[in-house]
Amino acid sequence: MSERTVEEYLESIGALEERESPVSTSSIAQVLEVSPASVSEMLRRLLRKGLVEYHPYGGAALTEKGRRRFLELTRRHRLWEVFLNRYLGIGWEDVYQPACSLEHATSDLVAEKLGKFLDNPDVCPHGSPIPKSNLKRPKVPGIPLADLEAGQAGKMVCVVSESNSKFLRYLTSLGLIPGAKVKVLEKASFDGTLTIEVNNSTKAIGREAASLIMVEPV
Amino acid sequence: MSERTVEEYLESIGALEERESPVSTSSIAQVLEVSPASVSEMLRRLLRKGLVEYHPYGGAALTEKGRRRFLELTRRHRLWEVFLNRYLGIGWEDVYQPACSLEHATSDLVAEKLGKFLDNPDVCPHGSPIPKSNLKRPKVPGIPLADLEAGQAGKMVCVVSESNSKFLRYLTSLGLIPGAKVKVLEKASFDGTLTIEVNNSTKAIGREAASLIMVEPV
DNA sequence: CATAAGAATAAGGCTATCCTAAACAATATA
DNA sequence: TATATTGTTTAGGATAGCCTTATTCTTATG
Repeated sequence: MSERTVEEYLESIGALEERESPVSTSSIAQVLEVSPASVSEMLRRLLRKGLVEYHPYGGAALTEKGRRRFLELTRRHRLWEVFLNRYLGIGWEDVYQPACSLEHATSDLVAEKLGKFLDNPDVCPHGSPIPKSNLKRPKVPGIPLADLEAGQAGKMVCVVSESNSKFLRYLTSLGLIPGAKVKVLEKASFDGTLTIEVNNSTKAIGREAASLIMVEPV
Repeated sequence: MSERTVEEYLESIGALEERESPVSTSSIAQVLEVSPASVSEMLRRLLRKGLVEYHPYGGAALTEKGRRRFLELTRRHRLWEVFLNRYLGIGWEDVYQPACSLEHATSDLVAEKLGKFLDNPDVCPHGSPIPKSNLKRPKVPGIPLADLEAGQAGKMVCVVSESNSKFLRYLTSLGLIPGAKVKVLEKASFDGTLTIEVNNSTKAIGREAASLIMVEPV
């Protein structure tokens, strides 16, 4: 069983657990772009390896062992994102894919040294928390921008769709990057589209997009 | 066909071509630690892909296309070695393996930015030349230490067995690192064992080992 | 030049991962 | 509650890459 493949399954499951628990076969299939049948098969393998709990028709959940692997992978992924962004000058829109490849090629030693070199940062360029070597799942801070009411303001913390570089480029064009101050001027009653103020200019952003942006209310 | 596997074959063939041309099935099998039969099979696949020339029973040689891929991989490998050594503080004995993994996970963009970040170095921590983006195979400079005569001195340029960390540790203990000045005091007529002077102290080194160390005669 | 030794390939098999199509389970609806 | 819809698993099959064993080719030697 290729280590790489296993890791990709663990990552999907771990990420999906934030929203759905246990995680359904079809969600995993969609994220990994494989057939549901392949996922069923793989879940049985991961079960045998003690990485997930799994009951046919009952979805999957990471075991302690699986979760540990997942967090370590997330840590490596985000450390590489920091490196790519901070030292190689690659934009936050484009660091996800390369980090995805690099994380699977990172030994314990390199992960540790890389962490030290970067001064063990707390967040990746998208603002998402970087798990510590101590294995606790960090919680995604803040609430969705879409949940602010008209008149409320907040500070952007992170974005939770870091793999979508088109989306990130769009956010950049709006000035919506981690740390940015944003105020909701209006919410459309029809579909929730937001009128916001960023950098002293007024912009519009759809409900869908706004629900992927986490802010700290001010 | 996994990209990774293809790349590993190309690398073995490219490296072996320095000493043997065309490259025999069994040499590749030995380097990759797979059976000769598997190599035969793979060579047919690489042939179809236009990456090697290959005639059954006649060995293999990289095509222009194959050579380009090989040089690019070598470049990435050695750039990562420089990074691991210079920025993460990993010793030259230990940079080979991690670089081996990372090189296959490196996109064109990352390779280019990494090169710039490192200031496009000319050599890796083992002293081996780093191919330029312009695709010419760099010549390994110098001659084997084992070829110096008694009384001759030289400056160490590089080592050509960079994957053997035990060997590298041994060289470190002798003070034999790239740039070191070394003088041959005596060569045993029996088996060529050398008595050398490095850093004002006298050491012994076997013929085999000494043939892997390249020096520039002074 | 015949043959033995060594190298390479062919034949046949194994496993991991994926697929499609068909069967089956769970859920929502009438 | 019966049934339609949706989601999941099973069955059967493909391919990549590896293996072992048996055969074939090349080459070196008597």
